[in-house]
Amino acid sequence: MGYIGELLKGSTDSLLLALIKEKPMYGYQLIKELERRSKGYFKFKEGTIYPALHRLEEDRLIVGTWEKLSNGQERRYYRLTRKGEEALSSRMNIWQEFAKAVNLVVEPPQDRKRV
Amino acid sequence: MGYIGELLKGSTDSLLLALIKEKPMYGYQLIKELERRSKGYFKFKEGTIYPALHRLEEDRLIVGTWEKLSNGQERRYYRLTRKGEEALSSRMNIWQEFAKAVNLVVEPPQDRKRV
DNA sequence: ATTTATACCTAGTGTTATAAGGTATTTTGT
DNA sequence: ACAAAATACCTTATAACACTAGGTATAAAT
Repeated sequence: MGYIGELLKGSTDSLLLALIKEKPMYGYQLIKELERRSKGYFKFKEGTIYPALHRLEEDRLIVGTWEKLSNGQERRYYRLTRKGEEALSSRMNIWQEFAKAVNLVVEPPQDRKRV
Repeated sequence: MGYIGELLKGSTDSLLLALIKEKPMYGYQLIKELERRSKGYFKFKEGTIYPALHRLEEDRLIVGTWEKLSNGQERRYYRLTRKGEEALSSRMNIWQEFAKAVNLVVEPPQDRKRV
C-alpha cells in the first residue's frame, strides 16, 4: 500500500466529514476537492472514498440523497448529521491528543518545539 | 480496533525507530518507554510491538542481539542500522508533509492557525 | 468519432493493530 | 514459604481499511 496509505488509515473519515460539514458534497467531488485543497498531495482512489462514504452513511454520520441534474447525470450528495458533527469534533480532539503524544515521544521534553 | 488503533497504523514503526535511535532497546522496554513518555497515552500491546520489531528487522532497519543478564534473563536488544536511520528521517519528512496536507483540508487557508 | 472526464460501484488483496492465548523467570507481597 | 504480579519473549486468528483492478453509464472535449 505504501506509507502514506497507512498514515491515512484513521484520517480519511475525518477529512471527509470536515469537507461535508462545510457544504453537501458528492463522492467524486470530494476526491477532487481533497486533491485541490492539499495542493495535489492527496490523490484518493475511488476504491477508498466510496466504501468510506457507505460506512459513514451506515453509521448515520452522513446521509446521502440522489439528485438528478438537468442533463440527466445523477449524483449522491451527502450531508452531515448531528451525530456526524459530534463524531467529527470528537475525532479532531483525538487527533490533537494523538499528535501531542507522538511529539512527546519523538521530541524529548528538553528540546520540544512549539506545536 | 478503535479509532486510535487506526491512527497508529503508519506511526508505530516511526515511534519504535525514533526510540531505538536514541539507544539500543528491547521490546518490553519499548512498550513501557512509549507509555512513560506519552504520559500514559500509548499503551501498546505485545501483539503489536513484537511483530513490528520482527518486520523492522526483516527489512534491515534494525538489528537485534540476544543479551543474557547476570540473573539468566534474556533480552533481545535492537539497534538502528544505517538503513533504519534513513528510513526514520524519510518517515519524519513524510509525516510533516502529511500533517500539513491534513491542515490544508480541515483549516481553510483564510483562517489558518500557525502549525 | 474517439478519447477524456464525470460519476457511481464492488470483489479481492495486503498491511497492521489487537485479542487471546502461550512459555519461562524474577520480584514482590503476605 | 507461597501466591501474585511483573518481566520478557512469542504466535495465531480477527477486524479494519487503503488500494488494485476491474465494471457501468453519460457528457464533454479533441
